[in-house]
Amino acid sequence: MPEHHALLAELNEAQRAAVAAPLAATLVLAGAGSGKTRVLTHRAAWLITEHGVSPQGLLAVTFTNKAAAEMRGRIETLLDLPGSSLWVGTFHGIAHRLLRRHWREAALPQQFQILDDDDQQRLVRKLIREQNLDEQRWVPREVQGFINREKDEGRRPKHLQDRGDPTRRELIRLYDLYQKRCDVLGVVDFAELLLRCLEMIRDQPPLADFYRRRFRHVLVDEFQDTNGVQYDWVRLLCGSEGLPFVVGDDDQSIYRWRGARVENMQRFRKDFGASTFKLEQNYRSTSVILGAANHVIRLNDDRLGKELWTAAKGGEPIRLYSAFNERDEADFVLERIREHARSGLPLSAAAILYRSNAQSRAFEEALMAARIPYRVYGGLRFFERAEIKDALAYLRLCGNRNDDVSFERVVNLPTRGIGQSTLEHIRSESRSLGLPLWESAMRVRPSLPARAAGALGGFLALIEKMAATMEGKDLPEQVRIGIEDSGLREHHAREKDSKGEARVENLDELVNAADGFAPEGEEDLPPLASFLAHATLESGETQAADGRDSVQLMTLHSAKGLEFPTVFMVGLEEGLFPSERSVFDPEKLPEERRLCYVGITRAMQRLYLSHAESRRMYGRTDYRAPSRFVGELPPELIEEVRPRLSVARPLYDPDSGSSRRASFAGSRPAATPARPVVRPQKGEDVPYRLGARVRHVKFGEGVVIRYEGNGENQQVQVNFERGGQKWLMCAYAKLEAV
DNA sequence: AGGTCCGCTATTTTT
DNA sequence: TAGCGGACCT
Repeated sequence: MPEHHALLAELNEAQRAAVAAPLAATLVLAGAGSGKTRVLTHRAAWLITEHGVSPQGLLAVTFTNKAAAEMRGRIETLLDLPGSSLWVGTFHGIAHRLLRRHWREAALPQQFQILDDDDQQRLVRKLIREQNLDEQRWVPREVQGFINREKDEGRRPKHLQDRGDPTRRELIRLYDLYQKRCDVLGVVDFAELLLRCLEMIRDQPPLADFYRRRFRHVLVDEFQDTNGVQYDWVRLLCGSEGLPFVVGDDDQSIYRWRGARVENMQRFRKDFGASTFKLEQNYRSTSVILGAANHVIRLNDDRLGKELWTAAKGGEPIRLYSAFNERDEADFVLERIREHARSGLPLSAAAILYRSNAQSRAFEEALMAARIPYRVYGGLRFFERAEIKDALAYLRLCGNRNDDVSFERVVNLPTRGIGQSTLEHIRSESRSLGLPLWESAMRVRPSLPARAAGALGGFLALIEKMAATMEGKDLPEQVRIGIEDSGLREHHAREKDSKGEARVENLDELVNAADGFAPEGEEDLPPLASFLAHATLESGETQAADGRDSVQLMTLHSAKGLEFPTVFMVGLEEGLFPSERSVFDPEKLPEERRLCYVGITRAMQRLYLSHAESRRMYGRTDYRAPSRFVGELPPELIEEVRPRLSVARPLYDPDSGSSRRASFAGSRPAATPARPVVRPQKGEDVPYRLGARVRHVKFGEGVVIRYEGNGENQQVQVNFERGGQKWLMCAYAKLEAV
């Protein structure tokens, strides 16, 4: 009993109710900063201590490796069970583990390997080319998207109908070809891990029976992010006896575009007759920040309904800065960061959050110039770097000669005289006989011109020899062999530019990574195969933390789940955030708003918002109106920060047709969705103000909503009453002010 | 085989 | 603006 008291004692009432909920399907609606991980981990501990559930009877699933590691650590601490054999992992990690364990039942080769996003795209592209399809029409990325979307919803080609649509018919055919090819090659993509695992268990009652009996308690984090297959997988594992406990927040659903289905929360309630608990007390932010967050998110319909509150009162107002351009915006942020540093806060207490990665640049430049350390999240991760993937391709080929993706990747890297025509021979052989490239290469080699035959033979022999040399060696040594004997290391060492140096360092780092790698899981997989799977499934950090205290830069998406004492939400402009592609789509806009909610709720003490009136991006200057989200905030919580010197600046005044002097003071009421005033820079002329009514000879009357560029290239976008939105060249379209 | 030039494109991202 | 892929040249 004392354990229970201890477990429940540190919780608030709502948390306690959820943790100690009866043994039945349970949904916890957990607001941002309300202690959801805490509830999940305590529930796990509660089940074990109070209900005598064996740690092996528990399955805890998350989306990211980081979340999984954290959850495992916290459960182990609660139970004082370090290094326990708890099944805590990501959906993909657990599916992978099950497939390794039951590779025969899954009809996979024992040495099956995992394709990451990039590998998958290459394979799709290869297939499209083989089919002599036009890559402009059949964009590999889009075909890949189609395949993954269908897989994410559990659909195989045989389930799909073309409905008389020839495009769709072709996509279905490509999906079919793609999957057959994967099966021949013994490779599995991310979506396949999940779907294959689902089908395996579903179609083999003894397996389903076994795992249902074993995992009576399935705990799922971030349930709003589950896709169709993940939902079905949870349902399958639970059967009618299982007791799922899932936690999520519909207001933080920001991944619909990649297959997440918020509806799964509702569905879960219905399918399982789950009881619902709400966690609404927030321990993170000031009441000012929560007030703003609540106010914004209330504008969305179809919420499950939840309102955050905090015991803390007051807080600093939210500060809004209207920047002149993106550099001014960066300077503003920089100054605030300096202030905070001066007041003794660590740099890592501040985060700059933006909608799209391209926005990081201005901040990086400003921080760099000011010599303030910063860290940018996102971008290529360690195991995704080209040189690392090349090295891994050699290693994969040593383990599985059928891996065509790897074969193509390194067959002529470093260059060894295997040209396009040789490769075409191999490919056409492979195509006509349906064989992997490796085997096709062996078959066509004798019929090739002597030189090509020699080069190809050299490659085939190299791989065989590398594989033989690796035999019996330990993992780091095997990796070292892969890097050295392949010639990759030397290849990069000989590169002229400094990039080669960095690549060599990365390759050496790969050996270190192998050295520090501890294979987990009881599956008797060779360490190399295990390492390769690890590399794909857990592709590592974007940037190794260099230990310096630094400002954090990341997208709003990657900030989910994190918190910072000071948050800068920047680039709050229509067309940027909400993004252009969402603005006119009533389906997408609520998700942008949720993203805004996620951003606001990252802030603990201070929240700064900013927008720029002109922004250079993609080599052009855009003038955008302040984001509607700014206008959706409660005005009384906002304090407008004026430019440092509220020096008079020329303001464009369309009525007088010339510039006049005006001060910022009082020029704009706080938090009005902003009738933007655009101030022309030197050498720019702005013919129509945003929001101005104009008439066009052909399209009639409309409103100027945006413009781009300047000089002769200047264009305006006008929303016409009849005819919708049009981009017009200012120089030609004779627009008349109304 | 390696370099160079041209044209295209450009949210959000984990596994 | 920048990064990529493809075509073309040496």
